Amino acid sequence: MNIGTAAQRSNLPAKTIRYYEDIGLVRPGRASNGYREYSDQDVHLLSFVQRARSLGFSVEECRLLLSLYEDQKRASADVKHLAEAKIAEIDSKIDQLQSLRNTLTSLALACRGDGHPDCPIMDDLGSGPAPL
Amino acid sequence: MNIGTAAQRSNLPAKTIRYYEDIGLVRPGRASNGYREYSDQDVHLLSFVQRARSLGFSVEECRLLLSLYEDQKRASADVKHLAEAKIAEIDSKIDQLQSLRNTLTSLALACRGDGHPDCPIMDDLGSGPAPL
DNA sequence: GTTAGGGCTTCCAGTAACTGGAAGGTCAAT
DNA sequence: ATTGACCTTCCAGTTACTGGAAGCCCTAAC
Repeated sequence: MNIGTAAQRSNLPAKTIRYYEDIGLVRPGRASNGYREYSDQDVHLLSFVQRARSLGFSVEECRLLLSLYEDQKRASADVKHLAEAKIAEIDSKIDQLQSLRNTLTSLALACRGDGHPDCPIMDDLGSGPAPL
Repeated sequence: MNIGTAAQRSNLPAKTIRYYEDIGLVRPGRASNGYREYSDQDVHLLSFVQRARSLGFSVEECRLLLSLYEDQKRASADVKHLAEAKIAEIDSKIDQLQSLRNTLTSLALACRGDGHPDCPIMDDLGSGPAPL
């Protein structure tokens, strides 16, 4: 498929997809007319990157995550360690998101715009779980 | 406290904290010698931004989130809508993280480095929940 | 068959959010 | 008084896009 379709399916702008090719993250084939040709597999990879990027993983971390799939010949111990390290990071992020969610929920419920200057929620703001 | 202490407590580099002042995100006071002076409240705000940024919220989104605290005189409906919209985004991010976690867990368990070219986990890669 | 439209290409410049380094002032301790 | 760690500003560089120009490709309508 062409880049436009891949963009729709992966929920990434075409510009970004071209950029990912430039930096060697997801490399499509080329049709005879010079157009980029994306396979379903490529779209899977792009969607995966889209998700990981929107969750705060850097492009280099995405490259690492993709390597788990693309370099399947690695020793399984390596793969396992990489995956487990990333899972731990993800768990931490989930914790942080839940803490952030609680903060916002309390705010929505407790601070009803009465202009009270010492909103008690402020006290919890910085006390989330240990950062990454 | 000075910027170094604020940096340690908020888990942000001093450089980044200065940058946040430049763009008017968190504005410290100044001591007579010209040093920035951070209050506990400032550190709360910085920690909050650190968390939100590491979870994929943009600086402008952080500015919006901070405004929920700093502009307490807003109509409560506004605050509520903003907070609820952000909570929905957070829920979506949590779903995506859990999906990512499942993918990685399956990978660690199922793909033991046997070099099999059609790892079935690939099929699930792009099928996460609807993105933001 | 040619012309209008949208989609594709490359390239170059700009933005967002930092990040590093130079040049120099401040402060607490030796 | 001087060493060293901290702070200041300023300017340049990096990451990860993002917008726009100039031009090729392809389908579909006239």
